[in-house]
Amino acid sequence: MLKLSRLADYATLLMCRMTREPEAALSAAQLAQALGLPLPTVAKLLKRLTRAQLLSSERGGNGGYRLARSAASISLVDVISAVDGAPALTQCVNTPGSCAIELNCETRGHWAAINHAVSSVLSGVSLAQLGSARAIVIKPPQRIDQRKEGASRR
Amino acid sequence: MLKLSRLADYATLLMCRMTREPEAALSAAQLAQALGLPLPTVAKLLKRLTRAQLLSSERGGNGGYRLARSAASISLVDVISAVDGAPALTQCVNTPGSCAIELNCETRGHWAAINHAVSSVLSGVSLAQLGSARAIVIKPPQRIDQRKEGASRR
DNA sequence: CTAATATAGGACTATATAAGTCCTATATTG
DNA sequence: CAATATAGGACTTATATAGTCCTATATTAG
Repeated sequence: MLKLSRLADYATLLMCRMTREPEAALSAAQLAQALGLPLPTVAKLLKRLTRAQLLSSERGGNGGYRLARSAASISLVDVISAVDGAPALTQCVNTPGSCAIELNCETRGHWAAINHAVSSVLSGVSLAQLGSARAIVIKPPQRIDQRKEGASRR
Repeated sequence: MLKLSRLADYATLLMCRMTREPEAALSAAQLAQALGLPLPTVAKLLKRLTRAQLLSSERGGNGGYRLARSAASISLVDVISAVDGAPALTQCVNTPGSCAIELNCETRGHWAAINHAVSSVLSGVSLAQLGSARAIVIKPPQRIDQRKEGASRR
């Protein structure tokens, strides 16, 4: 169905929430409370996001997490990758050798391009946009063209 | 990780293989054999693809499956949707009411646009392209822009 | 210096979803 | 009418994901 993992989904909510208070050090408990999500899960996500350097953390009393850089410079693909690893529509994109028919697969070469196009869409959306009330508008024909053989449908 | 389901992956291989003999009625057994995939799984996929009207089928001796229309007019999103349902990065895109915080979620309105952009990429790739040796070229900046027009959500 | 608080990292368990298999019914061909 | 092939759905199994918990470490306040 091509969906985000639940954790990745939560992570975007978490990051969006933090975008609203970029200066404050928010604890895992505060965030779990604010979003109505289970604390252990939120804590796990915050650790992964910190590890990926999207958040910075401080220990001890008054400690917590905050955005490591501006919300405009953090994209959806950053968040998703931090939580679940980089998008890979097919195994062969990031893990060569994982498919039995890889060697004589006609389609293999194309998947890298397709995967890249999908990632591009997600890297084009920043936390700042996601948290804004303004509509995100897709630059129209979001096309993948085949050289030479025009035959693009539509 | 944002990956295709294994079945969707198999389905693209299956469809690609059929693209090479669009006229022939290929049986489930023949296709399973040709691709080195388990027969029951291939049979299941063929049934779903037929149900979605991407393939036409004939029963009885000399029966089998063939593309219901030209390979150029069948896109990846068609195949994926037939097997797994339409792409829905977040639950709320296709199944409103499934998220507890839906009502006051800031990001909800944006996901429909993002989902649409991703789907567009996949609908821009046809079976004909996927089976061709020619490179699929992504039209460069695959961007999502923020425009100042009124918030469409809410 | 000690107690309290908070994150870091990883191991472990449970669960939901996907994948795979199988059974029965129906249609077509020779 | 026998053989072959798809149609549909129920069922089982496997796997990946999600969730939980434990121990270690760092920081702050008193």
